[in-house]
Amino acid sequence: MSKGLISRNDDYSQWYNDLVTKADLAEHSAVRGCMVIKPYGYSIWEKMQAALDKMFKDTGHSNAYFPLFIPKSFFSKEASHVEGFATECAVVTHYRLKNDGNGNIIVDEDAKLEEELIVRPTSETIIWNTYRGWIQSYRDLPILVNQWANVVRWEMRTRLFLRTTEFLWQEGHTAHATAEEAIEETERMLDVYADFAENWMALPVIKGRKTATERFAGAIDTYCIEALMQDGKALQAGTSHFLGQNFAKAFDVKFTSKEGKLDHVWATSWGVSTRLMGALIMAHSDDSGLIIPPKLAPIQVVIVPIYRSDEELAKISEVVDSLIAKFKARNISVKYDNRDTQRPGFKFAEYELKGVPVRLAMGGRDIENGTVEIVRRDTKDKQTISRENLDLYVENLLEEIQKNIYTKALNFRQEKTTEVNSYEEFKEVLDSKGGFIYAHWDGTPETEKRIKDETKATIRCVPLNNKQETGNCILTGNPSAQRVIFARAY
RNA sequence: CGGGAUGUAGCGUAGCCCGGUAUCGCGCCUGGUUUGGGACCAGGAGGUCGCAGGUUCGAAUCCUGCCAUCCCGACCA
Repeated sequence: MSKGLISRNDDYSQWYNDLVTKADLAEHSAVRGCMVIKPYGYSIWEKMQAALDKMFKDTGHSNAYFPLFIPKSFFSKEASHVEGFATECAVVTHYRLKNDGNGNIIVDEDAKLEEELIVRPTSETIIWNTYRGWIQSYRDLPILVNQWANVVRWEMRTRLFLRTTEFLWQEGHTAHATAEEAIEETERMLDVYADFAENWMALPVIKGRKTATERFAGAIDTYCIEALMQDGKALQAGTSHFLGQNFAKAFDVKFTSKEGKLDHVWATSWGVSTRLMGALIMAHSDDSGLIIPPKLAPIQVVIVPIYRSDEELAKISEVVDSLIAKFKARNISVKYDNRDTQRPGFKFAEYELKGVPVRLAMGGRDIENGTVEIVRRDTKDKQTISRENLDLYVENLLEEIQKNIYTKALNFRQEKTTEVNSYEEFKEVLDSKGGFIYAHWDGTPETEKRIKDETKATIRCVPLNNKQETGNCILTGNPSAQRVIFARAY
């Protein structure tokens, strides 16, 4: 492993790729477009999962699991759904291999499946086919189910965490008796995502609705949270869909209401994926490495001993052991790195690369003086402080770091948010500054497409509770009732 | 799938034009000295030169085909 990272300013894209691999989060696998999530990276994902899972359960949802394979015919039942996913499906056509006699393993053509199976790109179809059997009466509703799973989308170009062929995610699929209730659920889960992004990932997001063109295949309405990365590009961090009765109709899922009326069920689906890892990395990290918000850091505090002899190490370890006990009592995850195979400077650099929020260093001087050197990763501030009440101090510091990372990201987003009133200005800002651009749009897909073709900027969302303000579309000059957010996006 | 590039030790590379079995750095192993910001010295191990053919006395090098990866497009609920 070579030292250091390329600077974000020199090559943001390479900085990101190097960071992911050097910080031991993930690496490319032998399979095109698929990554290996390494233990350190996976432990961050596990922290995300745990927090989200609790939030889902607190809002009344239960986990279940549906098959990886979906019969091809299921896909064609919802017209826009199949259209949206058809071009990126992995298809299982055979179920057996054989030896061709020359020592080569080949597909056994005799073992062709009667009906091909699609490796799920998302599970609406298999789930709604299942729900048909679960729902007869309004008494069976709502169904509030979440699934943690892997999905496969055969994308042409992939990037670690941001877009991989196979990725991990959760997908919630709920069934309701009324449209109002389903919309309420859609919005509730969007709020959960926004809450998670802001309070756990320290990532400020904008809640909004997608335009018709950007909508999920099969949805009536797609809500999203949009975040801004340090290179000025937007990243969709989560989506929540109001599916109306589309899937209920496609899979013939009906229920009898209290009034004895037969009606199709109303649906939602919502998901976040390992893409959040990409968002986390890109939003906060710097040229020295990752900056992980304390709430998601697998290791919150690392302690590095500095010693000249075994006797000195023994003395330091004794003090450290009592510190560790105090940290653990406060639920602070702490690692004591007493490896004698690496020198302190190496360890400092390594934990900076890995984004550990707080680093303590303790040497002979500290033992004598009752002090410790403490460095926070977000600002790199270094000071020597008393060990008196260190656990409390660190607990408060972790909270402060969490807040500071959020504030920094929020300030960045504000700096990178611009209102423009002409197409010229729009293009100028897009190229010079990037970020979120609030502009008037005439509401037509044609205008949206032309802007996208000409500038690569897309409408990220129409913000919820958007300020209503009459104006003229930056491209066509046609009247507009509100500004929407444009950005170049991942 | 179009345009461009690249495949040499775990990683990054030199050599290729002008054929003679491979260079350097990091990492790894051993010993010693070190340890408050990525240590130093000495010794050592590690290579189907992407794969398959061809030309040749001889191929990392030349030729043909294939495969893979990266960048730019197209694609991306």
